[in-house]
Amino acid sequence: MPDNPLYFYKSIEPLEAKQLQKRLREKISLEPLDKPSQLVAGADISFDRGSDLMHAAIVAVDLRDMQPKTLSLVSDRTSFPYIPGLLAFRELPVLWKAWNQLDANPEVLILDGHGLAHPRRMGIATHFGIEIDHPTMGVAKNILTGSHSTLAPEKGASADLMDEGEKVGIALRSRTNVNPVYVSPGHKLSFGDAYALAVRTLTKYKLPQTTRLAHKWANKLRRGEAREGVWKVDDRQLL
DNA sequence: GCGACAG
DNA sequence: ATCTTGTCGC
Repeated sequence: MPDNPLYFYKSIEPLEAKQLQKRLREKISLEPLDKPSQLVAGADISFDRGSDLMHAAIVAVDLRDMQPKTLSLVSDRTSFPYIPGLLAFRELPVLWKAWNQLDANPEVLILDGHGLAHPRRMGIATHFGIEIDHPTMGVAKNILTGSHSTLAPEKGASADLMDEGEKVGIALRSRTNVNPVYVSPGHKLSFGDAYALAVRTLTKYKLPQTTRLAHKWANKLRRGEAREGVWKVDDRQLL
């Protein structure tokens, strides 16, 4: 796919990648969302163990009923290794394809990983948001950088995730007695927007509905139980 | 120098 | 991320 503007990420060197992050950092916007969201999308990627094949899924969910409406599935190869802090260079090319073929316009895209909660404030959610010039946020299962105070064990408990004296995200107990998730703004939305959307997309599980469904479809694609392409969904059977 | 380190 | 079944605990 030579028309993919992010294709060069696959062959960039780690040192240049780091410098690009420092330059892109200037473009970050934390302006609050202007339109209240109704349609929100979740993105996730599944990998084949011993290969460079990855499978991406972006699922648009209607906040009114929390049900999936449409999804985009794409498989592609990567040649950039996983390096903490440089995750975007490995996953953005395939995500770009999936995003551009999605036949819906979700107000916000929630990515699996960090946004601002990154050593250079350029986690995959922020990076992708700048590339597509669209509101994004990150929800990660583990901390990459920073720390926070102890959280109460009940669902809803939260604390600021701090790094070098600045707030970079929010640790959120998304379910009682379960390790927290880490929420951070990606681009074009505020900390408040990110937090509110993370809470709104929670159901009875640890991860937001958007992320759960994207994860499920990315795995189906990898196992050959679903095909690449864009699909209208009506799948309350896989909730 | 040593350990930490999204997916 | 992925390899993998049952099992302990709220």
